[in-house]
Amino acid sequence: MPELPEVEVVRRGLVSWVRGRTITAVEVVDPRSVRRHALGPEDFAGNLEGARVLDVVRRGKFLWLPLTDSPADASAADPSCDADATPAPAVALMAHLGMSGQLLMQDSSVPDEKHLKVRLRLSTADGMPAELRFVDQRIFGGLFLTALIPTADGGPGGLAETPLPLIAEEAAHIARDPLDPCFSFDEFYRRLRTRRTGLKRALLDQGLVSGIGNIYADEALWQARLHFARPTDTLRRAEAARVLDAAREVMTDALAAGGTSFDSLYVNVNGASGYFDRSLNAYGREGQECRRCAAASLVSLIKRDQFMNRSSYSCPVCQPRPRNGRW
DNA sequence: CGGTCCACCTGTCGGC
DNA sequence: TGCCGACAGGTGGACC
Repeated sequence: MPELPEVEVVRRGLVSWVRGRTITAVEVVDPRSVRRHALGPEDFAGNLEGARVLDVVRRGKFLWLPLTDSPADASAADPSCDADATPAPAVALMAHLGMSGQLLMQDSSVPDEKHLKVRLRLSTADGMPAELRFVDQRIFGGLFLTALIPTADGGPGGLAETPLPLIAEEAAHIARDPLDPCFSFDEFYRRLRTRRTGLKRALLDQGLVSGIGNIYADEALWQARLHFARPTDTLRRAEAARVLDAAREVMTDALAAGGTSFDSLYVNVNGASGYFDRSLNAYGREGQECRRCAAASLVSLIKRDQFMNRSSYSCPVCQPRPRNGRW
């Protein structure tokens, strides 16, 4: 379910349950979910046991838990965007949810989920569930240990409560997301103009701007009235700002909607609830009336195209692809 | 080097 | 009923 808002909902939910607790036992139920840990499941488990969780940090759709011995203890870290810190090496438990991953806080008495892949037992804490479970149907996501390294752009940001001057090695290539206070539109636009590709492809490129997936890309394009195949090197500054603002708006709304489902014991990553069904204007609406055109007394139906081997939804009237090749 | 394609997985749904 | 293909919110590495 996870694009930026869903991952951020998970991060926010997780932090109050796991920060400061120690991982006492690790059970890798399906080794495929830790395949990105090159040294194998035993090494993964052995190195986690006894580690204390210091925080939950996000960059784009990547989520990680800095562990004991990380200089992250300096929680009064300056949230500046400058990179001038020289922190010591440290490790983190990295999580990516892929297409279907969930991180759930559960009591030990709760029966194993059908697709339970990894179980982390945590030190006892008053009123808190004993287990952090990684559940994943399609196994595109996973857990692994990674080094925390100094970063060129001032740390994870991404709405983390304590931005660290370190970033997980495996997320170092990920750009900041549009909701990140340190996100630079100027840099985004400069890099966008040098690309020779289609706009949606660029929006989905996590190295250019992070957090946007197939749903929010289509929604942002619809709201900005731009076509998914629009060549990036023809985009005017105002158009780029429009689509970025749209992405920011739709993801902010989704975040607000998702936050309410997260006040219980578990991280409910059921992104299909509430928001999506009601608020989407393009994604998944093939054959239905474009709401904007309908409001203008026009009739047009949302169409679906194959783009990048996945579906793209758009309105042929208000997001036109010009025939003469001029944008 | 940047852009594009495809493998990686399980499950569900609609058509025949 | 069952088989089969299409499709599903992502990513990295192989390939040009």
